[in-house]
Parts: sequence; structure tokens; C-alpha cells
Amino acid sequence: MSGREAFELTPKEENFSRWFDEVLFKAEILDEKYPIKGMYIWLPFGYELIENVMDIMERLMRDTGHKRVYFPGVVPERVLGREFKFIKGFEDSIYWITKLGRQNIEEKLALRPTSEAIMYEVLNRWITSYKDLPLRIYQIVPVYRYETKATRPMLRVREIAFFKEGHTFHATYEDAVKQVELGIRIYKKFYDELLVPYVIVKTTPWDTFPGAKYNYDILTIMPDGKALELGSVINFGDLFAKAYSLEYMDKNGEKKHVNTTSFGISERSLAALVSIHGDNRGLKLPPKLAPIQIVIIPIVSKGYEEKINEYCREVSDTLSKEFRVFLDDSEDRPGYKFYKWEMKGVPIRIEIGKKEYKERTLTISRRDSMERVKISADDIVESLSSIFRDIEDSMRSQAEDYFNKRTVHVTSIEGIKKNIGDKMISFAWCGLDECGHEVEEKVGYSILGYEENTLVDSGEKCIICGRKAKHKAWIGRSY
RNA sequence: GGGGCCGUGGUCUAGCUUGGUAGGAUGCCGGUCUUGGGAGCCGGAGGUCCCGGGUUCAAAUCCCGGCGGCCCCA
Repeated sequence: MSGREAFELTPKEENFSRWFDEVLFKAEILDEKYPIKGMYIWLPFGYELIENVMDIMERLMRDTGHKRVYFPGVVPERVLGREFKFIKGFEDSIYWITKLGRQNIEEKLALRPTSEAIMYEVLNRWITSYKDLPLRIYQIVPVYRYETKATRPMLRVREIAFFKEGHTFHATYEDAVKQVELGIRIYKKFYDELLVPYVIVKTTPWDTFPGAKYNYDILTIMPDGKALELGSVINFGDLFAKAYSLEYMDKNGEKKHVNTTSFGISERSLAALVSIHGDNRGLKLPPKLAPIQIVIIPIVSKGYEEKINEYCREVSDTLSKEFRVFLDDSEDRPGYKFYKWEMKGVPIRIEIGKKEYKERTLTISRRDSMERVKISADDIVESLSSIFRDIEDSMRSQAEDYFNKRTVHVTSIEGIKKNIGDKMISFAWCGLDECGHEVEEKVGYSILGYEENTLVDSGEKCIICGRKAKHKAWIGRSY
């Protein structure tokens, strides 16, 4: 790679998929050259970034009473298969271990595609009384799904390296319903902090998670016009509890089945953040998530080497108390460093040269707007805090604009056909299965889900049958 | 699911049609001069030509299979 090519990208608007691959590699998030299809190496910078993402999720989980656990990643076939619909839904995508050392084994072992089965198998020992409920646990672990379609880094992988999965257990169905609402609130806060715009939908009955009563999906739209599923919140009712004998004794001494829910988010969350905010210079990271929030670039000139370096260290020390700062005093030329740290999405760059030294000022360059301003070297923590707030606000409103441009509400099948592949499309739906199926047949794509009862009093009519519409349904090409 | 293209030092690539010493750029290391948007110059190191098999005196090159990557259509 030439010095120039190292920090150049295929234009995002010209070929999004190539842009995405290149930015992940050139910003040093992933090394894509692992010899197994659909699996990728996380580089130190990428790891720091995903850690910051996970920290947000962990904080939200802890604040709502979920405890972190670890369950093993391998599950015996008989355990995985206890719930029929569930195993049916996953059967084509499971990695099986069929040998141990040189010996074939009696019973195949699966690498977890998700952890419901593994957890439920032992939880009947943990849960015996209504006093044990509700129980809320989560873990962040890799899960394995043998994707048959073309794999894509971070977007469609065979090893989801950072699957953040919550699992909860409740006495009543009503409590499980409330938990699902809590799960949705957690996801909203999570994506709000990531500055990723979204819509939350309930999936159609014919597209519900295997073994679930119902589930909600969180969706966004990618720059190439395809919808991306960013997470699911699932209510299993007591279906799994029946398969796994999860029972508790209530106050009256009666045995009852536990109601369970689960919710999961993968590194797709980061893929969305990167895709929506990045530009042709590289990543553009929200200040809260950036592994490096401020990079300081000394611009030395003859006779001022020590003075400039000293000033840089002073600024770096002051700012390090409050922010994640990196002083790049490497041998590279300043221009080279500018491009390098822009690729990595560092929100603020501070340039310090002879002029700044003499005036006791700092030149601040913003990654989001590429604006450059000079500020006084006094009260820099306060000044930068306020710039960071401004960056976050501006990135948030850009994300909203982006989402509004990429989504459209239509009133006819023609309207769907005209926009499909380019936008995520909403339309009015009465809620009847046959009308839903008819839309899917006519446009050749699946309904992504619907916002429940949001059109009840709107006066809108179902796009197919013309009866009063209840729901705002969403459709589009998807990943 | 169907079709097409591709795999060569860390990276990008030439060579493949027509078999015969793997060439360049960039990066890396040492030196020098420098530093306000990708510097220059001098010297140096770095290769299972994706893997396996076949054809041949001889394979990066031709044939078969596998693995991996990309694109288009459903």
C-alpha cells in the first residue's frame, strides 16, 4: 500500500460495500484476512472501539438489574434440540463438533448459535420458587452461525465475536411482556448513545423468531439502501420453559412454568455506526465512543523543538485528566498524521506549532465538520467539553437527516416498488395476514416488521384492502 | 440458489494469452535533510507465486479438485 493509498477510500457513494471493507481495514478495526470465511480478526484499535460500545451496553444492563454471567460455548445435541421449533429454525446454521481428538463421539456437540438452550438446561436448578424470580442475566460471548449467503465483515459473519445477549425469567406472562418493554427501552438508549437512528418494529407472525410468542426488531437503513437488523427482543412466554422443565412454586404452593425472554445485539451495532457516520476520509466517531478523543500533533520548526514539545506535553497532561488523549510525536510529517487520524475518526485534533507556542493558543480541528479554530490555552478542559457536546449534537442531527432521507412513507404498491432497494419504506397495514402476504408477493420482498397500532387514529387505509389501517409496516431490501 | 471475475514480499500490483532468471510501487530497517495537509536523496532486508494433485525435461503460467476473496442476478 502506498503512503497515499493507506488513507484513501473508494468513495462511499460510488461503492458502499467496498468503502466499508476498506474503512474497516484502513482504520485498523479488523484484519479481514483470516483463513476461515466469515471470521475476522479484531485489531487493537477496533477492540478498544468495540469495548467502548460494550461498556455502554453493560452500564445499561447493570442499571436495570441484569447480572453478567458466563455459560460454556458448547452444547450437547439433546439439550439444544429440546424445543422443536427452535432447533428447526437453526438446524442449517449450526457448527457441530463430531470428533474429540481421534475419536468419533456418541453425541454431537454444537457451538452455541445463541444461549437459550444452554442456560435453560441448568436454570431449573437455580429457579425453584417465585422468590427466585425475576432473574435477569446477560453475557457477552461469541456465537456461531453458519451463514449460507455471502458473508460480510461485521454485517454477516459466521462467528459473531461480541454477542451481547440478555436472558430473563419471570413468574407471569405479564412480567415477561413488561421485560420486553424494558429491553426495548435499553436498546433505544443504547442506539441513542451510538448516534445510530432506528425504528423499532414487531415482526410479522410468519417471520417471528423460532419458538417465540412474538419479537421486536430494531432496524436501521444503511447507505446502500438496505435495511439492517440491529437487535431483537423476544418473548418466549412459557414455551421454552415447557421444553426445559423450568418450573417454580408460587405463593400457593402450585407449580407453574417460568416465562422467559431474551434480547441480543451483535457487532452490527458498530457496523451501523461506522457506515452511517463515516465519510470518504474514514471513520467519524462520536466522542463518547472514540478510543482516542483528542490527538495532539506537534508541528516543530527549527530552534523551537524543545519548546513546542514541552508545550504539547503540558497540554496533553492537562487534557488527559478528563479525556482520552494521544500525543503523536512520531517522526512522520504533520500532513501524514492528519490523514491517519482522520481515517481513525478521532473527533478532535489539536495542532501545536511555533505560532501557538508564541501566542499560548491551540489550533483545534473538528473531524465531524472539518472546521479549524484557534482557542486560548486557558480553560481548555471547559472549551473542549463544550466542543465535544457540539460535535455530538451535530452528529445526532446529521444522523436524523440521514434517516429521514433514507426512509419514505407511501400509500400504494407502486410507491413501494419505486423506492425499494433505495430506501426503507413504510405503509399502512390493516394487520391481516393475507394483506401482508399480498404486499410481499407483489413487491417480492419481505415485510421487516410493523410499528404496532401507530396508525389506529390516523384515518389511513390499508394499502391492499382499503380498510382502516392499524399499523405502520416497514419493507425494504435487507441484509 | 444461478452466473461471472480473482488469489504473486506487510500492502497494491506486472508477468499467465505464447511454460524457461519472479519485476515494480509503496511500506519496513539504517543514514541524511526536514516538519503548518500524504517530502526528497543514499543504502539495505523482505517471496511456501493460496493449498493439493496432474501434464511436462521444465509450471506463477496449462488441466483437475479444494480453500479463500470480490461482483452481478434471484
